[in-house]
Amino acid sequence: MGRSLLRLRQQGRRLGIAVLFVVAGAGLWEFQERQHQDDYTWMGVPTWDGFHPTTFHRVLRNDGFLVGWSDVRVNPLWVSYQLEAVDDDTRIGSRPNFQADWRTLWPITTDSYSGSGYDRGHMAPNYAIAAVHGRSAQVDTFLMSNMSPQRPNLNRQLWQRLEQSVMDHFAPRFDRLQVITGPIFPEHFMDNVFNRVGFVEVPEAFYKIIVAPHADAPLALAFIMPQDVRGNEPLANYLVTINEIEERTGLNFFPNLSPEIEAVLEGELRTQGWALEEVSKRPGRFQ
DNA sequence: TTTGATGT
Repeated sequence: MGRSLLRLRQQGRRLGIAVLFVVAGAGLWEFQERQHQDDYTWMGVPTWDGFHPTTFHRVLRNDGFLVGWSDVRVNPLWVSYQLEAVDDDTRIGSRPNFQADWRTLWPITTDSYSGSGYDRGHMAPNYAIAAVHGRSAQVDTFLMSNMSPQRPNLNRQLWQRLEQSVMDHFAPRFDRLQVITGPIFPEHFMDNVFNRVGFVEVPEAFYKIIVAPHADAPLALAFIMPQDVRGNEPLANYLVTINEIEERTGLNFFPNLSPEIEAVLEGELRTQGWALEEVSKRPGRFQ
């Protein structure tokens, strides 16, 4: 009787130590994952308030960028990456092939979009990521988890012009840029729930937030561009505040910002410092 | 087709 009690106590102690290791290990992993994500993203990765199935997501780590993946929308709700001007882009290789991403769990294959009338629209862009972060990062931008259905006129013209302006015009003006971009869906989930390319829900618009992260006086430009565009519109037509994007996505961008700086950066539409007018009407490459 | 993607 006494011996079995002793053995039980020993087993209990071993179990306790094992649990301690698991908890400590999980905590360490969580801490390092957070650390890694924060290293990638100025002022914290996007968060959401409360429990909403449509904003719930998990973070996929790639070379050069992070993806906030939603298994409900079957879309990247956001991608986040940093850019800087580069001297030499001649080392960039040819366009890699699109490839399925098993981490999404959903079977999104490279031909899921075929015949749908929608392009496989990059969220983290091929050119900028390749130029700044190298070949393996470029390959990652062709994962299907980085795609969202875009109308050709948007993807190949208006959106392309915006991405080209980010890399060729905005990046050289600042040391570093933080970019967050992603889709916007109709307000009521059920209205759009069957509007899909394969399993992938079709957005009604896309946003892009570009921040020049100076410590005390960061600058930001933000855009919302709808699917239905001709493609040759001035970029400036689509300027919005970050608050508007937060309202339409349900996400909270840059959660680590102090309330005072956040109020100005996210609530006010300020274009000083970006010289947007120099590129707003610049034609695209592919028209 | 050198910053976009499709379909032949």
